[in-house]
Amino acid sequence: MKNTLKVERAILDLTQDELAQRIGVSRQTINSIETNRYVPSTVLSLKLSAVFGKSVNAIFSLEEGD
Amino acid sequence: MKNTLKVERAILDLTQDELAQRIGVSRQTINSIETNRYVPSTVLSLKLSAVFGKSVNAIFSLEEGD
DNA sequence: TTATTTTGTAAAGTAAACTTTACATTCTAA
DNA sequence: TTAGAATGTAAAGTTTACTTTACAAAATAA
Repeated sequence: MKNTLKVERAILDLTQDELAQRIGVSRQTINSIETNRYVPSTVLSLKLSAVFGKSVNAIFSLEEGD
Repeated sequence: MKNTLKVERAILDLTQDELAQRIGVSRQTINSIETNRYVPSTVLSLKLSAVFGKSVNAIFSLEEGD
């Protein structure tokens, strides 16, 4: 699964740490999602969706092998 | 987090088992999501989104306490 | 360049997703 | 009413999300 977190974060000019705080997770969690080290829960992706004002489907998308 | 799985499943006339097979998870996984016993991964919710032809945000939504 | 901020990643621990097996209950069809 | 299908749930095991702590590398600002 790929994601556009880095771009969305740039649009809002947020650091990984600032985004993490807004959502209530650790900075490493954001970093790990951004670098595809793990897949977030749906609750987490809905929170990211809310922060960025975009749908989960606009932020995350399936890839070969998912 | 709440979800509309039961309704979407009814629209497509799918059993929990049939839905599970389409997505590649166990029947218990679908049942557990439907009965709010756990939160699916974003990969799983994207697959449900694809099967139902609706956005993740249309199927899942945050509640108080999420 | 030097200091500071941001990012990447690792390790160890906890919590939760997801599996298989299994069984009881509920629903539906004959 | 009886049989079979669908659903709910539980237990035990595996995998993975997510935490905290910690440190190095990269980017940015002075």
